[in-house]
Amino acid sequence: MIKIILVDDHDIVRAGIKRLLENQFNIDVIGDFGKGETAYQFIRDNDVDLVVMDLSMPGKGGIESTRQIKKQFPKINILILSMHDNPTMAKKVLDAGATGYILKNDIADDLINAINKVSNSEVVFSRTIEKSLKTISDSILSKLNDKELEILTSLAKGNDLKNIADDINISYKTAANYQTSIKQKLELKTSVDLYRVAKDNGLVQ
Amino acid sequence: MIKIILVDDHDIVRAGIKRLLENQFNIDVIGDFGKGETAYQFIRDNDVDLVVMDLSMPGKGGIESTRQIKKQFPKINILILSMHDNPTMAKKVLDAGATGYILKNDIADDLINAINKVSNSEVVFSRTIEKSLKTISDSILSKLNDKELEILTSLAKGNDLKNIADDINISYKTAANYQTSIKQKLELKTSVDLYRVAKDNGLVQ
DNA sequence: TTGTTTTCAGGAAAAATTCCCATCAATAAA
DNA sequence: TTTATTGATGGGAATTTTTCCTGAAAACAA
Repeated sequence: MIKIILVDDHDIVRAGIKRLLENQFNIDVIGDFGKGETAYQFIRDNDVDLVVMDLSMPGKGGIESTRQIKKQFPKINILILSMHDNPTMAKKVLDAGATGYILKNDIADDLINAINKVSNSEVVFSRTIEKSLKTISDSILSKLNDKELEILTSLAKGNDLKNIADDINISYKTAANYQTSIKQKLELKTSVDLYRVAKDNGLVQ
Repeated sequence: MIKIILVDDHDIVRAGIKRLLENQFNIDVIGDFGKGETAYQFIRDNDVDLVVMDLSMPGKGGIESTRQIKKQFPKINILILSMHDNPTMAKKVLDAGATGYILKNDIADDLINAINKVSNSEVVFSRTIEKSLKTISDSILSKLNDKELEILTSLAKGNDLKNIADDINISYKTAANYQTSIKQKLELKTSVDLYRVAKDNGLVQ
């Protein structure tokens, strides 16, 4: 019997997961919580095999909670349920110690399947995530050289190419060329994508 | 007896709502669907009192679906369930014809309460939304018209002008002109600034 | 030394953006 | 009803930005 707790700030989602799992003979949902902190307290006092956790929660989010739980209770496996198909997040989640990452719009069977696998410490990802994870490999930023990294950071801060070129003493043309090569190396299209990558990889904010 | 259908692309959420409603004697969930189009077909062929609909769905989103349903079946009341506490969206939802807008992390009682009220055509909002709706009038975004708001949101999501223009059926030139006017009205320069503003005002994430 | 890689930048073409203006439709005012 | 007025749309043309290609100079390695 896999003893599970649910951590998700949405009542509806918790109720939904419970319903989906209620006729699984080998799964027992022994608790559900609206935030990481209360879940953590429960874990300290009870025997829990697996935590199904939402990624984005108010207060301490899913990643931070995962890190905390794994640090104190390495044997507990954690399955992250996310709204969004975000490979960068998936990577962070893995680094924080989660064993699986699936999407809320994966169907019920996938959830049950994921729970069974994760409870055996098998790594599980949504198919869509798995696909995009390949392109992310390590930190994608390792593809960039120092100048490119510097320019990406500055762009993400909202500076425009002219000022950046002045700041680091290269010509505008060179700066523009670097911007192009950043986009190419990272396979990005828009400036917003640049910002997202910079943010997801901790270059800004 | 209130005959309800659910429209939400997440299996888990639909299951959750069903569970929360299953012991309400006056509520009957007579169908649930993953997207607006199939829900619409069901509505045409069946007697439906109330639609509980997710705001963000792939394909035709909650707003467009709301507009369509209200146009053909004005008597059906629509309750929007949203992930995010976004007053701008709430406003658009009302304009599209929805009668209520509550958040997925509102507790079960609120959902049931909202369903009962909305089925009597009473307008219902989450308390948090209601609060922020007051402040929206002086949000800088009020300087933008609907199209501009739509385009800003889409830009901030990383879409490029060509796709946006296609999506909302205007020419590329018009979309570009809107982008320019957004920047002017909001006194912004770079795309990153656009993203920042969109994010700060709850249009994305 | 000689070849190779890296950094920087210009030219030219392509694409995106801006600014200005025209059209059409809806609306308000006379 | 007729006439302004306003708002949404998108084209034209100039400008700016971006891309792609190329080459020079510097740094580095063999």
